[in-house]
Formats: sequence, structure tokens, C-alpha cells
Amino acid sequence: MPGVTIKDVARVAEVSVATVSRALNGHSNVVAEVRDRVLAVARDLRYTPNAAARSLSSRRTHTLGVVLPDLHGEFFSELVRGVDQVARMHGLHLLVSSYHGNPEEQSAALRTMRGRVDGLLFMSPYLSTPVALAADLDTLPVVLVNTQAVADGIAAIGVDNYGGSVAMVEHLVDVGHRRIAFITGPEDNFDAHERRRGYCDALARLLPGVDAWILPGDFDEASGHRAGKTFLAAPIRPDAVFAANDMMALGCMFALAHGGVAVPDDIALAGFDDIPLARYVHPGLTTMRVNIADVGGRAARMLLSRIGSAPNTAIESVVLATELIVRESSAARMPHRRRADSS
Amino acid sequence: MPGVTIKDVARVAEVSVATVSRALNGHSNVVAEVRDRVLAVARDLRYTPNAAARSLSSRRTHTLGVVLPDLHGEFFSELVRGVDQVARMHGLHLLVSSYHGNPEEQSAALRTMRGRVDGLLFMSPYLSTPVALAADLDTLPVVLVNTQAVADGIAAIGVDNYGGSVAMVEHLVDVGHRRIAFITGPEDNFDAHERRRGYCDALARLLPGVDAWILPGDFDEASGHRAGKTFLAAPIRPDAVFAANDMMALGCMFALAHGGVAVPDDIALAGFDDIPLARYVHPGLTTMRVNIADVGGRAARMLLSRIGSAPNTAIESVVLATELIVRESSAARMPHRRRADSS
DNA sequence: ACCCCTTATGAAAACGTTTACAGTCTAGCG
DNA sequence: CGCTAGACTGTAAACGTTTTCATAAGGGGT
Repeated sequence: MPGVTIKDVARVAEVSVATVSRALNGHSNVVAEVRDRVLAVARDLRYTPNAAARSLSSRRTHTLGVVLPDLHGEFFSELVRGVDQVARMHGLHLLVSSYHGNPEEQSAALRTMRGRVDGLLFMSPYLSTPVALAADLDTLPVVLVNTQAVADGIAAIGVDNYGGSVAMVEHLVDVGHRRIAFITGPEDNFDAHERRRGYCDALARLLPGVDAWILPGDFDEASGHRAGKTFLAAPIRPDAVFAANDMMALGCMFALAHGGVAVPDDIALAGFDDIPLARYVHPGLTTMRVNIADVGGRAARMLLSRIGSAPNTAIESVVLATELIVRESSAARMPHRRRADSS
Repeated sequence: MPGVTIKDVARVAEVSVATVSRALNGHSNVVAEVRDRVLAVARDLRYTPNAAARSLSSRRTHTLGVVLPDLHGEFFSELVRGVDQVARMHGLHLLVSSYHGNPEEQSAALRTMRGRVDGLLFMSPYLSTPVALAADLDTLPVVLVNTQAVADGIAAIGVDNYGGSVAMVEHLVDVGHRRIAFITGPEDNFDAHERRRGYCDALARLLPGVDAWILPGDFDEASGHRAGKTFLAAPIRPDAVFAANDMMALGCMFALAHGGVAVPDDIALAGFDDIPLARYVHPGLTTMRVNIADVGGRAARMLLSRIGSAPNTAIESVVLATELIVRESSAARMPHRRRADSS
């Protein structure tokens, strides 16, 4: 019963398979009466075209591949949601795959996608993305997502981590903080690296005398919590803590609250990402909004345009701006005392 | 260049395509010397089998389909993670699809999966899952995930929402609460319905005189926040609030904190799901742990066994137990005063 | 020495579509 | 009235694999 083919439809509708194919695909050169008959028969027989046969013949799979480092948390689900939205708008399917942080699986994941997808969205958050990938990539339309440019001539889309980070430090300095600590992300992570670089550069530029103060982190609540406890135990505490992402900022916030330190009165706090929860904690978390779903959506659109057009179309590289969201956690140290250090 | 086929390999290796196919698929009946030669040529040519052709011929796609209501939040990403884990263990791909809460798209999503996947994981959280689906489902190995049984003879896996909810009410009563309010989930949601039913039944059984107190909710932080504000404004406040999921519990917690009400001293709080954040908020949130990734993993394994075996294998229906996680948000009203109402 | 059985290989037939090409018919034109 | 252009429709050749069947070559057993 799983096997009602185009031939069955053709036989019942008393036409050739070619006509059935044409009718089903909406080609113009089939007379209305016949088309309706074919369509009716197809419906009655509950006919579904065999996707494999169709892509073998037409060399199109109507599927987009998404290769990700892992399938964890908010980031992933938002990204896929954005991609899915535009994919479904174009009647495309989504084949997702993760290489559990295993670099050699990156290449394997890419390889097995070939022939299954019309194009690929690829994300590798690692600083050390192997250049060997370039060879695998040029065989298929690809858009890199939040990934260090691996070679010329490959479209890429990402978030302005560096600029966002600079802007956040500017904000913290602006409202009067001087001793600004930073909770960084994983060592080998590209986003974390950029955000840290922004922190360092902005700090050096705005507060020349002040040393950077950087604590390790892993982008999860636990490491933020640990950092918070470190601050509690420190002989001199920071004025403000800037965490490389919201999860760590929240972990830190809970640790501080637990330790009886008031946010923002004793220590101001800022994160990065603007996850939904950031607005609901108390105090609300100041953060840099990154619209991940938008990244996914745009990435998908870029990919679609690459698939549709000739391969030598100008490749675009997009960097999305972030948006500073000021909430209570970074309230001004003293009302209206802006740039206090310059007085 | 995208087109190095099995024929090219055969020509270069000076064997027939049949032999190449056998060598590549590890069939035993090909002599070692030839196999090695073929493998070497395939590697040199960077040959990748065309997936479409392969599945057309072998009637296997090596792909699992996952059809979900939407691609939002923790639940979705955990589920997919669990599925992906066992899928990749078996060398299978994942085709994901969502019908944005649109019931008629459910059927369409299922339809377009046919021929693209070897089996399907289907989830519909709606109470009113159309029975029409049954017809679409029997054409393919399917496992229902957290979905109301739609017809006999279909494997299903779900979480014991009812039992978990009962256990939570038992716990709250146990530690001394009597006026227990409930923030429910979306009207048409199956999980929400079961959890609410558990609340009502347990309440009626344990505290016969006490009326149920139910506030609407939508499973998101915002509605929890609204419920919290309602409690703040109520003439008589509850002893304890049981939210149908953690997101709402957290929203409620933040609203209460904002209103100067202490948790658990003034009002105890409990959620459902045990999302990662539940342990990091202050006070830690008492909740029912639901291992979604485990649900996904098991569902995938069930599906695999259905795919592998004859169609008339005994169908199993699994209900996973939840686990009560007691944290500070539901601390005992008075130490050591258990079953206070019976004295 | 012969026969049969096993083992390795090749030839060719699926698998279910799409699509180029070749028909057939109708209608309009000279 | 014959011819031709145009509009439909059918035939058959791809598409790239897997797999059945046939063939050939060795290898024991008698």
C-alpha cells in the first residue's frame, strides 16, 4: 500500500505518465479537462510523488541543510526557527545535523549532506575552523553562519559581536562605572573571542588607566554562578560585571543575590543576547539584543538567492548590528552623573 | 564538478558499477584487492553516492522525520537533541518540520514527508488532534510524541503529566499548604489539560473542603507574570502557587518578588519541567523534572525498532515518570509540621 | 577426467520521476 | 481543399543506484 505511483494515476486517469507529471506540476500545456481529471484521480488514490525519484530526475531536493555544532539551547532553536520560517515559505524542507563539537565530524556531516540538499547553512563557532573545509564547501551553495570566514568567495552572515561589546562597555562607562569585570566564553569560541576583544579594546580606549579583569566562563549558567561567587569572595569587588552572554549574567546575578549583594546598587550587571528571560528577572537584565531568528532567516534567504542564481553571483557578507537594551541591572551609579571621570 | 558518479569510479578502477556498489557497501563477496582499489579510487575522485538515486533504488532514505507544532524554546531543542543523538548513532539524518499551529498543515507536513523519510516522529499538543490524521499515519512507521492517542495500533510515548501533577499537589499539601492556586496552560493543550486534571483530582482527594483556584496561562513567562500580579492584588492570597510549567512559575516568581512578597515564606511556588534555570533562580524552584531529551531518545529508538521489524510487531506505548525536585521555593511552612490539618 | 558447487564479477533490469522529442489532431489560411 | 502552425499528448530516454541473474573460473570430490 505504500506504493501508488504515477503510473497508477496515469492508468486510472487514462493518460500517459508524462501528462500526469505535467498536470501535477502545473505546466500550462495540458488542457483543463484532462488536468482536472488527473488531479481528481491523484487525490482519490492519495498519490504522493516519490521524493527520491523526483530529485533524481530533476536534480533538486527541495531541502536545505543546516549543519550545527550542537543542538543545545535557545540559540539553536531560534536559529532553526528563523531558517524554517523562510524555508517553509518557499516549500523547502530542513535537514538538520550536528557534529558534537567534533571537528572531523564537521567534514563528514558536510559530505553526507551532498545530494540530499540544494544548499547548506553551516555554522562553526570555533576559532580553529579547519581550512580543509573549504574543499568540501565549494561543491554546493553554502552560507556560513556566525562563523569565521574560512575562505574567500563564500557567503557569510554573522552578528557584530565586537561592535556590540564595545557599545556595552561604552554604556557601562557612560553610567559611571570604572572597575568593569568581564566573564568570557569558551576559549576556542569565535563569538566569545570577538566579544572579549571588544571589551578589551573599549576598556583600553575609554579608561586608559584601568586594567582589564577577565574571568573564565563557558556560556552556561553554572560558570556565571561560579564567577559570581568569585566576585563575592574578592577583596575588591567590581563596579560592574559584563558577561559575554545572558546565561552567564543570570547565573552571576543569582549568585550575587544569594550572597546579599544588590544589583545594580552594589554591582551593575550586563549580558549579551537578550534571551527572553532577561526581561523577566529582577532586576531586569541590561543586554545586547541579538536577533538570532533574524540571522537564521536572512541566512536562509541568502542561501536561496545563491541557489537560484548563477554560481558566480557576487557573494555578499552580512554583519548584523546588535541593539543595546538598557534595563534596571545597569542603572546609573548616580543619577545624571554622566562622564563623571572627566570632571 | 558536482557529478562524479559510480560509473566514473567503475571506469577508473576498471571494474563494473556493480562491483563498485558492492565494494562501497561492504558486501563480503568482493575480493580484498579489488575492494581496496575501488575504495582508493572513490576517495581520490571524492566520490559521494547520490542519495536520491540510492534511496530510489533501495527504498531506504536513512532519514527520520520529526513533525512538531512549532520550533520554539527549550522543549523543542531538547527533544530534537535527544532524537538526534540516537539518530546519528545509527547513521540517520533528521528532517524537521513544523506546522505553525495550523491543524490543516499537520496533514500536509505529514504528506510531504512521505518518501523522504523511513519513519516519523509526530507531535501534536492539541486536545483536538483531528482523527483524519490516522489515515495519513498508517502509511509509514510512526511514533507519537506527547500526543493524545489518535487511534489504536499506533506507538506512542509521553510523559506522565497527570501523575506528576498529583505528586506535586501531594508535596505541597505535605509541607503544610492548603490554599493552593494553579496557573494552567493553553486551553487546547494536551499536557496542560492533564496537569490541570491532576491538580483538580489531587486537591479534591486531599483537601475535600478546599475549592480549586485556577488562573489562565499560556506556558510563557508573561502569563506567569500576569498571574503573579493577580495574586498580589487578591484580597486573600494563596499559600502556594503551582504553575503548569516552569516558565510561568518563574514569571510569577519575578512578579511576586517585584511586589515585595517573599517566596516561599509568604507564598510557596512550584513549577513543572525542571528547565535548567529553575535551579539557578533564587529561591531555587521546586518542580517536576521531565527529561525531554530522554523522551526524544526513546521515541527515536521506538521508531527504529518499528522500522526494522515487521509491521505487525506489538506496538508499545510508553509513559515516562516524572521526578519531584524539591528546592527552596516550596520549603515547609513550619518545620516538622507535617499533615498539620489532621491534628 | 568429469561434474558440481562455490566464489567473484559483469550485464541488465528495476526504482519513479521529469523532459526532450515525436507524433496527432484541429483550425485557420491561402 | 490541402497545408501548416500550433496545441496537446504519448513514447522513451535519461537520472545514479542497488540487486537479480547469468557467466566464468577455479577446486574438490568421485
